[in-house]
Amino acid sequence: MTQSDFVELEKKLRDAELRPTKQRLALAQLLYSQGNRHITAERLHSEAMEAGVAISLATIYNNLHQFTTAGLLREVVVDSSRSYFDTNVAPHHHFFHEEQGTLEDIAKSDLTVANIPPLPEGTEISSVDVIVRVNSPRR
Amino acid sequence: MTQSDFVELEKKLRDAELRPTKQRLALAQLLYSQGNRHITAERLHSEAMEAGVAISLATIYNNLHQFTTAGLLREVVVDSSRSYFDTNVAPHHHFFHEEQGTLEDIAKSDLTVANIPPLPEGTEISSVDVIVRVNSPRR
DNA sequence: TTCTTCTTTAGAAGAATTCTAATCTATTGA
DNA sequence: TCAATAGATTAGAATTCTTCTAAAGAAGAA
Repeated sequence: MTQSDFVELEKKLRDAELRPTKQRLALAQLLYSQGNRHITAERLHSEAMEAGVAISLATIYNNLHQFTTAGLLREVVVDSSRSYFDTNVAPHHHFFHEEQGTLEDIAKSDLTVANIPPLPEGTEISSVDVIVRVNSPRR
Repeated sequence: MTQSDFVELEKKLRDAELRPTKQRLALAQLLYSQGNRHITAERLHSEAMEAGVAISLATIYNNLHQFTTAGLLREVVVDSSRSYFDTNVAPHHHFFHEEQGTLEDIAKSDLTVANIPPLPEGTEISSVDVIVRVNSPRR
């Protein structure tokens, strides 16, 4: 991690009112230093271990949620057995590879959702999520 | 359950190559005798109990999956901590009330999804799921 | 510093789901 | 009708993912 990366990530955390602890900086680096990512808690934990930073699983979960609440991450619900966190927090949609359990972004501008019917009485939209589930047919 | 209901449900199970056992008939009745439903395993278990039919939770899960594989149910993924099963197996979308954890159908014809980008190489669409998450703002 | 608040952690606990292997039931066909 | 057998159900254990607990450690303010 270069000096400027460090400063940038530290600012990102401070702006979100999260103390830039060793663990948070390590996680922020894994999450934000390689383009948009979609990652599970377990996977992030492994990556931290591999990177030589010992972080407990509880801390991974704590921080994934804190990052999400702070708007630094967004949770994507595609699999009822596991949570995925997306580093792209702008509104957008996803391809989900059913066999591999991997996600790919679909830019909001690339896909149109129109004619949403009248909302149920007394409600407002929190988000509109489109998941295009794909698989690789065996031939 | 009237005689004709029974015959109808039994046929539904037989057509799916599932033996019409006491438990399956009871579940089928709870699921299909009151319009479209969105239900969790726990909830279906409670309803069976209340209806006076003792069915183990393992059987509930076994059957929800078998029904799903047979095309009699469809699983809807909206909450990473729980699975919902939908008795409406035609393609359609959903409103999800975040506070209540309840689902409401949106007919496929009522909502338009257009301009899906080119699929990832070598894949084909399994389904396109739109979830409109709504909540009731406190005023 | 030093006090306060926030953070991390190991391990226990919890919740949803799946597994196991024993028992039971439906179906088949002699 | 009645085995034989393939399939279904079950209690409870086990698994998996996630959250909680409460104690120890680190960061920020004065």
